[in-house]
Amino acid sequence: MQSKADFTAEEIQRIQAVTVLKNVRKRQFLLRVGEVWSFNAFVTSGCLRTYAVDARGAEHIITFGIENWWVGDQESLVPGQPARYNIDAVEDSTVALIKKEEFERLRRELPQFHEVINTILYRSFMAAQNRIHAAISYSAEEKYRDFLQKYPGFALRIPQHMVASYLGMTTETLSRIRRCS
Amino acid sequence: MQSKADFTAEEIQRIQAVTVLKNVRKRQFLLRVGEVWSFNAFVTSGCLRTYAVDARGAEHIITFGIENWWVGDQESLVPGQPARYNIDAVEDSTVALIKKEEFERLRRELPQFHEVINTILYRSFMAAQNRIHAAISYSAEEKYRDFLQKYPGFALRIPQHMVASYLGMTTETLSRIRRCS
DNA sequence: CGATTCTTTGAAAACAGTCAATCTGTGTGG
DNA sequence: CCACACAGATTGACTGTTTTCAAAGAATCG
Repeated sequence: MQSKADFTAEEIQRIQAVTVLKNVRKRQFLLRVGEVWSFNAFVTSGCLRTYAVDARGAEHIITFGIENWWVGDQESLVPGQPARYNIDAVEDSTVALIKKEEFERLRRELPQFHEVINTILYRSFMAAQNRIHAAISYSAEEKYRDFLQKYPGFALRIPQHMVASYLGMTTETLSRIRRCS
Repeated sequence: MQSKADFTAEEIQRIQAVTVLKNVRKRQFLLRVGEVWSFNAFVTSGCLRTYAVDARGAEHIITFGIENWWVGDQESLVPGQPARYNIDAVEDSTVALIKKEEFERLRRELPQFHEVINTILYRSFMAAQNRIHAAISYSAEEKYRDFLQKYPGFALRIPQHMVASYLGMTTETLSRIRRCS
């Protein structure tokens, strides 16, 4: 965060005071469907995924969260609302947790903090919009190429079946696409 | 906007001072691919669509903007960046335009305004995330049912081929889905 | 090593897209 | 007021893509 805006030492102090660092091991859950959750979570290292499991057991990855992005089912931050997605770690990871109320207070009282959050939200929205474009416009092969090009190197970091699940196709289809290229 | 937060008469005055209302007739463009654009646009009545046209001429609708939502290719607000999407009116519409610089100033100087904008951005992001979920998880038929259920009545308001284009399928496929139900 | 987890492959079936034709309703201009 | 053009919706036959199911091969980890 410090790279995004220059906070005073005092401000950093305040932010750190309400932040809890949590290690999440590969395959460990941060949040499960149905649980109630009241934290904002920022990934400081590693990679997590937010995903839904459908009636037939297939996983659908809504987002990956890597360093300097947040993760979380925002809708579950509505008080008392149960989570609609699972979140677990793709790699051993560390997340910074800030309780919803503390987070709101920081947002109100530190304009810089508000700005940084806004920027992240804005970036997230644009990324989501790009992804929608790809999802409704491209064939499986085009989606994969687009993914490689948009996030170079990331495909090497995660298992292939997660790429498939993120792109909305089966592992088998992705495997066949890769063969012919 | 007045319904979202109580502005003072003076604040409303300030907002109105920098707002230009523009009527856009059905099928008329607000923005074309490649143009440079520097406004934030809020729909006050009617309905607009933001869409891409692919190499083969097919349209892909990224978003609809109806009353009280904004429209626009946010990425084109980066200074000098040409728009990647077209925006035109689905019905005769009215949009409220605020120049990017004025908009930023309002955001800085009127906390209430900042809040309202944030809420809209937040809602937009969640809507985008829901749509991603549907796009990567559902079959064509499930997508259509989900759409009907999420936006009841909206399908009656716009031509069917636009629903198809929004959901990422062909008109013919949507037509066949509707027949069997 | 043995046990997972992950990837690849093949053949059949389901699904969605393409192309071309027809049908419908709407609005416009002669 | 009719005729016509036009945008939109539907249908059928066909093609192509993607999924499904089942099995076998790699790779990774304790």
